[in-house]
Amino acid sequence: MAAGVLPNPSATRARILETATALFYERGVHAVGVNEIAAAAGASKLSLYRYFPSKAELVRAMLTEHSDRIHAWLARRTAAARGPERVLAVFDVLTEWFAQPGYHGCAIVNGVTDTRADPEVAAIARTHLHRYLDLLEELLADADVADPAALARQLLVLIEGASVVVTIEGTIDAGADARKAAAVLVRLASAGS
Amino acid sequence: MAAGVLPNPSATRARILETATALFYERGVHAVGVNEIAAAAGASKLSLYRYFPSKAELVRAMLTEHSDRIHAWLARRTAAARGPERVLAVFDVLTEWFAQPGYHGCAIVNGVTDTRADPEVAAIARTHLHRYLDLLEELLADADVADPAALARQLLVLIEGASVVVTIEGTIDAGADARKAAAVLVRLASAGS
DNA sequence: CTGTCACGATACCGATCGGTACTGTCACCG
DNA sequence: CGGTGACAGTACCGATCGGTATCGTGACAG
Repeated sequence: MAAGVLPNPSATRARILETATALFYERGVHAVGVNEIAAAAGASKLSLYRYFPSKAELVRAMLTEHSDRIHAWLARRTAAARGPERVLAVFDVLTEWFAQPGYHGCAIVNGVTDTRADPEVAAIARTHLHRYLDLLEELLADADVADPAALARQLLVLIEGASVVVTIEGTIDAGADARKAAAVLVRLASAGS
Repeated sequence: MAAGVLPNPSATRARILETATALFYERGVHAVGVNEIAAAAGASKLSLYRYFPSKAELVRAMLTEHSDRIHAWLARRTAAARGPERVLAVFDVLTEWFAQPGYHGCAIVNGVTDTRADPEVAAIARTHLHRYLDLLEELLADADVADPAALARQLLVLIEGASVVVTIEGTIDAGADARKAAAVLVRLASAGS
């Protein structure tokens, strides 16, 4: 990126990105203008357009960085447990995430809905889901289930569904529901092998 | 396309609503203006604002009518089967829905994301999910499972999750994954009673 | 024929959008 | 010291937004 040629990486870029992440998530990509982002970040529009060629590129950078952060956090939080409990730890961490104040859906999924026409955003989201599958497959293989890939896909559906239902219902009940369903599916797959 | 069309009071409103439904779903609430809706519906802005006090009210009317249509369709399509197969018929119908060209997520869920700040839209979406739960509970009670309400909530998570994963992946695989998971959960709940 | 009514078309309003240009002011570095 | 570059602030651009007002027309009632 352009900051690479500079002797000192700028904190301004990070500040703009952080502010944009918060505002876009809170109100949506179309409902937040670049003027507001720059003002809230304590930056000028000139600085914003120095680091991001356009609003669309800012959105893409935001989603990419956010996906990285989520999966790093998820991998770290599930590293402790072992065996079948390790898979269910994913759902525990997710439910904890859903309970955070101001949670209203996965920022990546919301971003796809906000920018329906952007194929690059769609690709970022596909990669995001694929990372979920990679983690789940690894944890399921560790739990010695029969078909890790197939079960991982079912658990992914539970994860994304829980996020949506939690957001619409306004409670975290769906997180517990998804965990219960996952526990049944994992236990059955373990016993079958 | 104005040639020879007879003015019909209720038909104009329905035409605007239908056009708005298609455009909002395709590109998002914020990306479609009232000018475009009126033009595409072959109506004037005056007519649009005669039947809908504001764009926000148009969105709410669109989502309400759409939710009604989805659940009427779902109830009709699942009326044929009996027993446990009747529950799985919901997932068959849903997968069929996901396979429709141009499908990119549930319009209700997308509408909530588009209009994060509108509590009335949020209420419409909650009612929408509640109708899913009512249908699932009825079908599960018909299948004599132990705890229809609890299992219905898990299947709801699968339904919403499948919709999201199908949309992001661009394939209908997640529909089949959700059906498989649902089959396991229902079979286990039936055997347990 | 004449009034009424729903309608499409058009022009318009203030506000805001994404994006650009310009100015002044710091900090750092020779 | 003067020079350089990143920066905030601000004015500005054309376009488009949601929403309102005006006008002309065709269908129908009396």
